[in-house]
Amino acid sequence: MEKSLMHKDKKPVAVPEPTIRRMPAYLTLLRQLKDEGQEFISAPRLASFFNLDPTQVVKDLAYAGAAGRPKVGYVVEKLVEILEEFLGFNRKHEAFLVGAGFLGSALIQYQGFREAGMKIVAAFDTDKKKIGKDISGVPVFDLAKFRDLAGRLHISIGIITTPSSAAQQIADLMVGWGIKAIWNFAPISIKVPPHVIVQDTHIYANLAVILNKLNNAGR
Amino acid sequence: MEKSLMHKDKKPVAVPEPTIRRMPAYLTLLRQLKDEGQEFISAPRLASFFNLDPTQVVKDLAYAGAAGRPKVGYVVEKLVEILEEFLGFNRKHEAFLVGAGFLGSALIQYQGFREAGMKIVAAFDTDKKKIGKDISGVPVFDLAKFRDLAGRLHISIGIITTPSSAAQQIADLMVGWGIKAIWNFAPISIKVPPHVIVQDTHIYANLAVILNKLNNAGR
DNA sequence: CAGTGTGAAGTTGTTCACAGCA
DNA sequence: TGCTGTGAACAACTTCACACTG
Repeated sequence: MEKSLMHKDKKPVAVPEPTIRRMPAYLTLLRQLKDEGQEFISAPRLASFFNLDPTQVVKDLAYAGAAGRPKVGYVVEKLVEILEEFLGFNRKHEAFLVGAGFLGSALIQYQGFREAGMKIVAAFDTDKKKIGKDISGVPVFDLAKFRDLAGRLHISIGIITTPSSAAQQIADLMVGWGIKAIWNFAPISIKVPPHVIVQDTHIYANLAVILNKLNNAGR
Repeated sequence: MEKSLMHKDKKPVAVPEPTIRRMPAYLTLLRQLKDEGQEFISAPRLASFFNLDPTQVVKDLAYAGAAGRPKVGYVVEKLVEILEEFLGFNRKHEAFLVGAGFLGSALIQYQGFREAGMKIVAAFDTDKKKIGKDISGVPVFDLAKFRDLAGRLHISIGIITTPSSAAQQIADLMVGWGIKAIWNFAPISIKVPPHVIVQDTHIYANLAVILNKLNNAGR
C-alpha cells in the first residue's frame, strides 16, 4: 500500500515504534495534569518533561490523531482520551501468566497495569507448592490446565516469567493454544510463527546500558 | 584490552546503544552454549537465534573487541569472557533500592541480577510496616538512613521503585547523596543534573507496543 | 565456499527551518 | 509572538555487497 497524502484518512500510516513507546509516558503525565485541573498543554512544555524535541512531540501526537491550536496547545482532557483510545488503554485486556516466581508475582500484584486496561486473570506454574494458592486474588493453576482455560476465555495475551530453560517450551504451548501475543520476560529470544506477536522485555538490556554509561563516565 | 576497532590512537568509538542492549542476550545464550560444551559459534548461527542480520552480529561482537576466524566463527569461551568484561558483568556492582513494594521486592529477590554482577545491598522505604524487616536477606531501612549508608559504602547505583509521585523527590535525594546512576522504574521521567546517568525502564512502553501490534493485526 | 570484516547504500527516526495561524 | 504542522536536512542504525581468508 502506498502512503496516502490524504489527511482525511484516520491512520493508514505505520506508527514508528519509538513513538508508540513514548505515548504511555505522555499519557501518564497528561492524566496527572488533568487531575490537577490543567486545561491546556503545549508541545514544547510537554517535551520539556521528557527532554524531547518539541517537534517530536507534535509529530507523536499527530500520529495518535490529536490536533492542537496555535499559541494555545492541546486540550489536556481531549488528549488523554485520544491517547487512551489510540493505545487501547481504555479497553480490557486479559492475560495469562506462566511462571509464578518472584517476577511473575510482582507483575500480578503490580497495580499499575490497571491504568493500561490489562488484567492478569490467571497464573500457571508446574511447582506443586504454588498450584492451588492465589496471589492477590489471582489463582495459580497447574500448567496442564492452561489449554482448557485459554480456549474458553479467549485470552489473547500470554506472559512468560519462567526461567530461560522453560521459555521456548511455554511459548510453543501458548502458540498451539491460540495466544495471539506473547510478552516474554525470560532473558532469551523465543521463536514463534510469524502470525504471533512477541515482545521481549529483557531487563538485562537496561542494566547493560547503565553499566556502560557508568564505565564511560569514569574516563 | 585492545579494541580491534581502534585504528591508530583514536578515542574509543562510541558503541551504539542498540548494540549494548543486544549484548546481554548474546551473553546469556553463549554461557548456555559454553555449558553445553560448544566450542565454536558463527555469527550467522548466533544471528538466527535472535532473528538478526548476521552482519549485525559481526559488528556488535567487533565493538566488544572480539575477533573470529573465517569459516569457523568465534571461540565460545573467549566470547563469553570478552562480553562479560565489556559489559562489566564480571565485576561487582552494588546498588540501593528505594521503594520496597511489589516491584522492588521482586527486583531484590530476582536471582538473575547475580549473572550481571549486580547486588542490591539495601532497600529503603517510608512505610513503618516494612522498615526493619528484610527481603531475602536484604534489609529494609528507613529512608532517612539512606544518606549515611550511601556515603559510607560508595554505592553508585540507585534504583527507584516508588510510586510516580515520590520518584522525583527520591531522585533529588539520590543526586544529593552522590549516586552516579539512577535506574528508574516509576512511570515518569525524572530530571537530574547532566553528570548523573538515568535509565528509565517504563514497563508500559512494552505493553503499548504489544497492544498496538494486536490492534494492527486485526485489520 | 562458509565465514569474517568493512565501506557503501538504504532505511528509519530525529531535528531543523519555516509557513500559517490566532 | 508562541504555537502547530510539515517538508527537508540530518543522524543513527541496519542491511547489502564484496574483498579477503583458511
